[in-house]
Amino acid sequence: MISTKGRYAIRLILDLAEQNTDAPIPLETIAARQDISKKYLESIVKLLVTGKLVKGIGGKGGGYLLTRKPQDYSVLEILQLTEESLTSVACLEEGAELCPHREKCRTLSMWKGYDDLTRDYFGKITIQDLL
Amino acid sequence: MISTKGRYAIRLILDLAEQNTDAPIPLETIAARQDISKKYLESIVKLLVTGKLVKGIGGKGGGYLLTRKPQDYSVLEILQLTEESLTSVACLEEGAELCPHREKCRTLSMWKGYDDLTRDYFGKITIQDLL
DNA sequence: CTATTAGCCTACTGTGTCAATAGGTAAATA
DNA sequence: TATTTACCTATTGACACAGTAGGCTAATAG
Repeated sequence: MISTKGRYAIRLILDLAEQNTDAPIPLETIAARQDISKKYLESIVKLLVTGKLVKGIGGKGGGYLLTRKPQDYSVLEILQLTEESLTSVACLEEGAELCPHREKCRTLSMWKGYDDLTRDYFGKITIQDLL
Repeated sequence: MISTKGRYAIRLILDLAEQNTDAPIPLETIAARQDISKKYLESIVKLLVTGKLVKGIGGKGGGYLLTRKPQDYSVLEILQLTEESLTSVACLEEGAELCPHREKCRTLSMWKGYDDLTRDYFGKITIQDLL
């Protein structure tokens, strides 16, 4: 299940893309427009800054800017930054301890196939597609 | 993320299908073979009995039986019984309150498409396919 | 009929994430 | 220099997951 973190992150980037301006947009403005608590949005935009998907500019007249063009953002990478995990089962997570049944597991390839499908689906959708 | 509940349920049905016998199989046997706590498995098999995917037979010599042939179980229906939700976002859940932005939501069709993809993927995989 | 076996039911515990709130600090610009 | 804005830390309540514990009920073998 995609959390509000992931969904709000997409809406935040979509909002920036919609404005289509070179001037930084304050978080307060985005929060009001998207009807999301500014405080909560702060914790989300922080992840996006760390991942270099947006740039934060401090001081008066500051705010946030996209670092790329809308068509260069895939939904997948936004979700990968904000969601705890996009894998379907624990044993396929990065750094997971090797499952003792992995050799004879009859379902592993099914989960792998699903994860591939997921990455493929969200990897092909860009912010531009959603505008 | 698919929980252990869903995964254990699939393994339980797979185990029954593998034995390919008319005699009921005690939960204790399955739990030992699959290396899952019997107590925990009890809570899972209960869901499967309620959903009529397996039949429980009490008393000495009792145990569990499949109610259909392996090719007549889709992985999807097992997961639907055991997972809290298979939808990707809260606003698409059954009985969810209508989202105020639903008219102008730019991402709703993306989530719908993903949910369709998920149902299609797991709906086409049967227990027979995993044997 | 009785003892055994196995299913069935209720309650509880610890852990972790989600979702959100609160208050404060640091830095950049007008 | 004052203001605006980004940025940081901590805390809260709710909820599902994962599993444990103990006892009850019902069916069958002997």
